[in-house]
Amino acid sequence: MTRQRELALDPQPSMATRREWLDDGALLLRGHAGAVAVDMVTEIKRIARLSPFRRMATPGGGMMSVAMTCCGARGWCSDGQGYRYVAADPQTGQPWPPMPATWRQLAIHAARAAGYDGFEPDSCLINGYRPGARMGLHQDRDERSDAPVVSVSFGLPAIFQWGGLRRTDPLRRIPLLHGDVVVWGGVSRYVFHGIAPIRAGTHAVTGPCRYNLTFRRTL
DNA sequence: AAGTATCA
DNA sequence: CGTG
Repeated sequence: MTRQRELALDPQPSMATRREWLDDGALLLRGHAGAVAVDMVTEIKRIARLSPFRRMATPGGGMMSVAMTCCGARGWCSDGQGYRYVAADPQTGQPWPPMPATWRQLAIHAARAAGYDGFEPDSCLINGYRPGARMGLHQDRDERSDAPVVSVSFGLPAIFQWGGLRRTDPLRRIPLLHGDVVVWGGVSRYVFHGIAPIRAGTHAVTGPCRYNLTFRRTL
C-alpha cells in the first residue's frame, strides 16, 4: 500500500503530523487539527452565540486586545480584581457552554502524543485575535492542577513567543499556522509565552481572524 | 498578574 | 526589527 493511501485511510490525523520538540516537555504538532478545522471553527461560532466573545480588563487597569469566551466546566476571567476560573459566564450568568466531546478527545490525544497520559481538561479558553491583537508574555498559573496545557490554532498565522521560566529569558519566535497544536507540561508547564501582534490578512476558513483554543485542567 | 507607549 |  502506498504511503498516500495509508494516510487517506488513517483515522488519526496525528500520524501525518510533523512533530517538533520546543523544549523538554513541550511539543509542537504541526497541522494536527487541520483536518477538523472547518468543523471546529463552526463550533466556535456556535459557542460564541451562547457566551459571546468579550474583551476583558486586566488587574492593572488595561484592556486586553484579544477577545475571549470559554467552554467547559470552568472558564478563565480577568477583571480589576484579578484572574480566576469561574463556573458561570459573568456576562450571561449562565454556565459556560459544554466542551464539545470531539474537542476534548483532540486535546487528550495531543497531550498523550507529548507524553501526558490521563489528561482530563475541564476548561477551554477560546481566544479571538483580530489583526493587531496580541498576548503579552505571561505564565499560565491560575490553575490549581499542574496538568499540561494544549493549544490549538486556527486562521491567521501568529508568531508564538516561547521563553523560559524567568520573564527575562530569551524568546524563541515560532510561527503557528492553521491547525497547529502545541502541548506544554512537565518542566515546561510554567514557561513564559505570548503572541506577537497579528498581521493583517484574511484566511479562507476564519476570515480576518485567528482563533486559539487552550485546554486546561483547572482543579 | 495576560495593559500601552516610548526611547536608546 | 529586536531587547531592555
